[in-house]
Amino acid sequence: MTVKITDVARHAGVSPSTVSYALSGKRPISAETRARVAASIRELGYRPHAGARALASSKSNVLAMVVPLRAGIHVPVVMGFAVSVVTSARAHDHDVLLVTQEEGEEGLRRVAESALVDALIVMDVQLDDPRLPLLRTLDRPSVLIGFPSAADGMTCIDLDFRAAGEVCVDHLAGLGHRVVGLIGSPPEVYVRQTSFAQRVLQGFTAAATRHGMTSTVHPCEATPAAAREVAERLLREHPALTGVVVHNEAVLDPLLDAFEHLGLRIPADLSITALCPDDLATSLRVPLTSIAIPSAELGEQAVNLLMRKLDGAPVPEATLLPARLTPRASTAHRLTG
Amino acid sequence: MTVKITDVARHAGVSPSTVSYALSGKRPISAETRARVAASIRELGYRPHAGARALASSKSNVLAMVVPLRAGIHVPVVMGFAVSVVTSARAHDHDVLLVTQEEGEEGLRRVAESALVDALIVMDVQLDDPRLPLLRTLDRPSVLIGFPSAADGMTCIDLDFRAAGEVCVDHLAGLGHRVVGLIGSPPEVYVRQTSFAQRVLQGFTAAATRHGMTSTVHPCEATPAAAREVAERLLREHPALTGVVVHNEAVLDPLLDAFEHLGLRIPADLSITALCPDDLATSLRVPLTSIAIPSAELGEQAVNLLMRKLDGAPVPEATLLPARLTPRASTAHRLTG
DNA sequence: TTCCCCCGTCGAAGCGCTTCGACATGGCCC
DNA sequence: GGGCCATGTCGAAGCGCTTCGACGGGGGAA
Repeated sequence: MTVKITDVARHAGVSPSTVSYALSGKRPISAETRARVAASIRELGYRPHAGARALASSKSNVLAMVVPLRAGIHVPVVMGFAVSVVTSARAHDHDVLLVTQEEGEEGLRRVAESALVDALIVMDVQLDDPRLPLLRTLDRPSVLIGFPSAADGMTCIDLDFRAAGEVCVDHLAGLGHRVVGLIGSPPEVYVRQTSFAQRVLQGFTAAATRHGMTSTVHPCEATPAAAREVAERLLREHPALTGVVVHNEAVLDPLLDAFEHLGLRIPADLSITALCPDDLATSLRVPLTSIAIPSAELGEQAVNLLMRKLDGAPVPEATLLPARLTPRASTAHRLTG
Repeated sequence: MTVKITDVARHAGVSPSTVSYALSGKRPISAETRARVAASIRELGYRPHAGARALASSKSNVLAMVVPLRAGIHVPVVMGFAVSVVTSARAHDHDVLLVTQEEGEEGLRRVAESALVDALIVMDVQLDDPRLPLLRTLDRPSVLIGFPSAADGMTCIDLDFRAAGEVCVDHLAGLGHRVVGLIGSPPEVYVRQTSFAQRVLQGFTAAATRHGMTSTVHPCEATPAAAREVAERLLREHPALTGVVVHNEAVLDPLLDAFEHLGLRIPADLSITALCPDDLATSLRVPLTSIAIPSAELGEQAVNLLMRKLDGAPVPEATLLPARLTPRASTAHRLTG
């Protein structure tokens, strides 16, 4: 059959425990022995049996990642995050098990209690998420992507969406704009109380109020048709509008299109800032001033937090990645007069 | 600590092996005993330890799924497929481990040889895929999404992309069109020899030849700018063009936009058929005549094939899902004269 | 009635690894 | 020079489950 640790031990002329220690480094092993063991491993093509390891050590070296598949979330962002989680986990010698949101709390319970995974990463957290109480009772560490309303005792990380909303408005205010609109996520995202959407909204509104600006908010379905409609309505209802913040990756191009059709030049007549991945912002007809959604960094940091928790180290309860605005060609000073 | 099988056995007044058999059904257990065991399990909240199970049975009940993260693949399709794989796997009491393409052959070898997974699903297969020889040597079953050039001994499944290309052209031919164009995937996809792109192209060309049509082919980057440029060039170089097949989900809306700008009405002046997910086809300004990319069905069938292989049952080497064209508003008879 | 076989259950032997205590060796300190 | 500690290695005991062989009892066939 396949080669096991006793085969390696025999081949290297040491005991199985020595091989194990040489592999894990949990006890000092002489350089010489270590080299001999390494050679035997290579020669025999030895690969520790994951199940045996998990059983003996009560560590599976597997992380669970719960991915959302619901309406209104931007798929590439999720995918980017997922890939970054897997890559980071691998850097820590861990693998990643994919769990769908659909499986709900039972899915989390299953993979955690069967010791299939050592820890969990949960995305798309809602303000009042039903999985929270469960996660508290599981004795496995977890990290949430997003902030629920009662996050005490949980470890949460996310882009600082509130700041993102503010920074966009600040930027527009600095350019002299006085009437601004927020084109947001699809309505169901707000209804669901997914926290990131709410927080952008709060930041947007707060900053607009602070600057004494006139502001308006429009959720928008993730279809080109909806985008055109929202653009039209926005301008009809607010003819003085000169600045727009878009928090909806899926409709950026259709929106630019629609504004163009409506006779507006960007940025001459209308300034636009967006919350979206950088590669999207730079691939449109007008390079957009934007705040990047750092899914890669988010995934990496989430994994780092989890590893620290697995090591028993203390971690901050809340981690907010700073909202960094990159000025591009879609924003300009308001034409006065 | 956590409750284990001996606890359940004691509580139910049976031996551990009886509990195991009651759970697995591998030996007959009286209905009465089974009920008693079930009650004890529920009462104690017992959950078998995955590692122990894997060690004892040499089955982990985990599938590996290799997802591509490369340029030119349409992310929502991959995501839909992934979700469907996880869901189907769960229906067969299996979990799914996410492996990135980036890890390459070593990743496959690792999860397979460490017995972390029982079987593998590999997406984005190239014509001459370096992972093939490896997969042949691994003693774990696998299913490929896509067809390599030498697929003997492998189990492959995919949409019948060649037929898809043909069906689109047949449809246009039936409507009287004589000059047709294919707007394809980004150039790197062809360079990489990803098989699906090639096969669409073959089908397209073969059908056009068969119908005696004039045809032209243009790869297209997945950006709105590229879409506009391709649309322009297409019409400039082939003024008589009246039918277009688009195999590039990312640029559908920009293309419609570009054709409109160029003064073409769809379908009056130009008929368009697409290969894309149904929800995309129906959410654009003009509902597109399209061939759906059935990622959900693909995922489900891939898992079914894998399960059959794990059971030692024979499976077909090649499975082609039929290309079904749904006529919508983007195609019409060519205006003659 | 006797033999056999099948049904339902048990006990014990692993699966391949980690980890703990023990032990041998060789400085180093006093 | 004897005691100690640090270093390097070994042996054995599990980790929690599955599975194989065995066994008792009851029913059908002869």
